[in-house]
Amino acid sequence: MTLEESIDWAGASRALAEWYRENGRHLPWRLTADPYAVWVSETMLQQTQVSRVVPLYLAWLSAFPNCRSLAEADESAVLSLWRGLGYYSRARNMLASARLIVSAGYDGPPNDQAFLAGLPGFGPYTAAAVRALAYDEPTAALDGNLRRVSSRLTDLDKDPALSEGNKVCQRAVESLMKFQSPRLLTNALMDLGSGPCAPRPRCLLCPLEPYCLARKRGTTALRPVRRAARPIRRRFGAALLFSTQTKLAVRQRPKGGLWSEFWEIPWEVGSDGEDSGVTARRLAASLGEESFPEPLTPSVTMRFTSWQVETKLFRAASQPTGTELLPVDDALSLPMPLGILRLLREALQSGLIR
DNA sequence: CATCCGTGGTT
DNA sequence: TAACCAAGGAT
Repeated sequence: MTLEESIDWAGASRALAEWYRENGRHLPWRLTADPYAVWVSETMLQQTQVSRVVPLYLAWLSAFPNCRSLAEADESAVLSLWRGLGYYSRARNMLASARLIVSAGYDGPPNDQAFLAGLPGFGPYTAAAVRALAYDEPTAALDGNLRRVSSRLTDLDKDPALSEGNKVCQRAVESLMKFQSPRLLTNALMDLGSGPCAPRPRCLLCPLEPYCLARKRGTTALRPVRRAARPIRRRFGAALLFSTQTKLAVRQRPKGGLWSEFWEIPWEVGSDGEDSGVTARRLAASLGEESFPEPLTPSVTMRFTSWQVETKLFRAASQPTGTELLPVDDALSLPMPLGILRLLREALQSGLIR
């Protein structure tokens, strides 16, 4: 029996639509089908939780209400509105794509798969999400939620992120879309994936429970299949504080890599197992310091996807090579890694600056 | 295909 | 609390 025959897609689709009308979340980006607003929300939501996006989405739409206003913005203004969301290339790509969209004579991302696929920041997911949510096209926007829901619904025994499993998920969602609005179903599947079909499932609340093959076979906990996570690497790091009465020594990070072209106080991650004091001394020496940096109290843990760094703050006796002195307030308003910013705020509160 | 790219919430 | 999770994209 093929996948298409093994599930009552019409029934499942109807149950999902009815459930969504009663239980769907009321989110600000669902008040409009404006392709630009859909694009903004979908980009912000990449690997980022809804609760974190809501206020920043509203602030962004207020500052850049349409594609043209974004296209005319400065990168610094864009990055400032992105502060706290991480993955800053998303913001830079949005600015670049807005300019391409306006140059092509559109006032927002068009319903044109080939054009969208050529825009920076538009991968398979975002392009499909704009088409399904803004234009109601029967296109499967496969994110983590839809992959998880599809994996369980079809009892998929392969990783849904890899090519073969991805195709099965795509067919499942397209099967549902034969019977209900793609826009409604996409939103409904998202809400299912963050509620009843969250990583820890609550099948008794799920409208697809009567249709779910994993539920039928008792394999829900095994779905979706995923490969083992890599261990988290742990390191120590050191940051150098040098300040005068009202100014702070900062430098700009190189282009490319982590926090491309962001500003920081001199900061370095130690090698495996290295104490932060050793790192601080090496960093200071490499920047022309003759005396040992003085250890201070503030420290932060910066966590990334597959590694984390506990960074401690040290005071340098003279201005490190390669830094410039900026008024403290100006320095703190530059695009800066949030971990460094937290370190500096702690230093301000403890009176270490000024 | 694996890895990098941020940050904070949840369990 | 350490591990995992969250509406991915670029390389």
